[in-house]
Amino acid sequence: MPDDEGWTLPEVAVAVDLAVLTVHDGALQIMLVKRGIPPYEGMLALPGGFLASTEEDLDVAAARELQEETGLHAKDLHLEQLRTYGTPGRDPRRRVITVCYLGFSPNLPEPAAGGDASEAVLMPVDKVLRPRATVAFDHKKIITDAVERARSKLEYTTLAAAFCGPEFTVTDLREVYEIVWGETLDPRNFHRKIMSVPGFLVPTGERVSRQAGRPAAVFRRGPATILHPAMLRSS
Amino acid sequence: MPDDEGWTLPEVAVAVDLAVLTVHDGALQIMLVKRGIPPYEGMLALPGGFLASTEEDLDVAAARELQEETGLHAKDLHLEQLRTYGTPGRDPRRRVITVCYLGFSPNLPEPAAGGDASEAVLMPVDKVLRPRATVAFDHKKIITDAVERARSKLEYTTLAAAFCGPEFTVTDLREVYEIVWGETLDPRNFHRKIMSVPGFLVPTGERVSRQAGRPAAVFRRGPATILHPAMLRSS
DNA sequence: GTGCATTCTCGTCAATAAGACGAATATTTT
DNA sequence: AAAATATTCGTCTTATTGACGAGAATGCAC
Repeated sequence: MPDDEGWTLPEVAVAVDLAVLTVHDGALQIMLVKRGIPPYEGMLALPGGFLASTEEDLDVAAARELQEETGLHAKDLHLEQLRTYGTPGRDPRRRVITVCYLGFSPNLPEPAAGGDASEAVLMPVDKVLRPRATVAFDHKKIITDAVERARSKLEYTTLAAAFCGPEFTVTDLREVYEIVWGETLDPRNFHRKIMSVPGFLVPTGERVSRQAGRPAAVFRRGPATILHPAMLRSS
Repeated sequence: MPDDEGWTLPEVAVAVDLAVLTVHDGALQIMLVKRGIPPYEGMLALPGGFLASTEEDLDVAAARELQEETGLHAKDLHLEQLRTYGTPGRDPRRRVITVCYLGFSPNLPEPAAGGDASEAVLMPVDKVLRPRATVAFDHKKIITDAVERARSKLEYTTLAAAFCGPEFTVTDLREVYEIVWGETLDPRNFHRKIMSVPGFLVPTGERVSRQAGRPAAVFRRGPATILHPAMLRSS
């Protein structure tokens, strides 16, 4: 009854947080920042913060916090809303609801830190999600949700390519799937499946040989966004 | 930089809205309420409202608003978070961000209105989403998202059963799919697919004959929540 | 009742997609 | 030059879907 007499707007702080995932060193990693102030001072947390003003859009706030805390630019990665977390007590200072964003970043834009973001680190999600590990607030739950969303999105969209640089090989893409899903895929069947999706990969005509073996064809992302039929995990 | 000197918490109002869908009269319908106060007075809008207090959880607020504005009880339907809408200017009074919930309701709990909810109506989504139709705020966009999410959820979950009563036939379930997706499905292939998912349907042992024709077996929802492999739309 | 339309259910066959894996190709490494 | 490695193409088998025939079990018209 927001318009009753005697009712006043509850003071709720609105924040945005970012769960930015990337594939690095053969592992799915997440961008975290070391908190410089209480609460949870010194602990690792998702980058994020409160809206800067009454007029700031949520997407803009997310992009701004990303830039401020990690040095990454929103235009260099895929960002989408994950979900909103608002359980009372999740921040000991006051009631906070946080609109959380999920980011897929290619490995390329350098290892994150540097620039403003002196305290940004990349950490394997396996490590962060271990039972003994701790992160600030309810961010462990958020990271769990983010990882599950990412795994699921690879099944029915072409977003795996968002983990790769602008040019990549079929093997690069397969490694993304293998690392994010934590299972190995048959290179031959994967190749066939990916190449059969119209508009997923656009050949550049070039080839690279990364180590030994036959050089791989180089591709760019095509216009396709969904995988139909989906590529399902075995589990 | 929420902890800088001279920075004050932006005053943002937090609301919850509900997009409750149901299958009724052979159409996918959504629960709307007629607004009794400005802005958009007299127009149709999603049920919802501001948090009642600083301590109210989002899920609780959603359940409360649902009850207050439509008479429905949260325990009688499936509710999940849809997404959060917060574009500045979406409410002319002040900055509002609204955490939106998606609901799947069986037809049974009576045709909605009655009780407190004198102004609750059920309306076909086709009608609401027509180009000429108008609803309050950005609710048309929210309804579009809700319908798309619902259509998509039927593909890879067993949530279609949430549109049915506690007991239903395979045909009841098929009609839910047909109405939500807006396409006809082969009864024989649908029957085979549904029955091949372990734990989707649990037979009650009973049979009903709704009109003419062979009586259909009656089922209850089983423990399964996901469809694997998924049942994909043709589009 | 008897015949007929109706609808649920089971079954068949072909088309499509996925899993398993052989093998040719084109490199780097030794 | 030979061996090792990785990419790509192709084959065979198996699982799943799409199209549809047909029997089973009912209500309804007469």
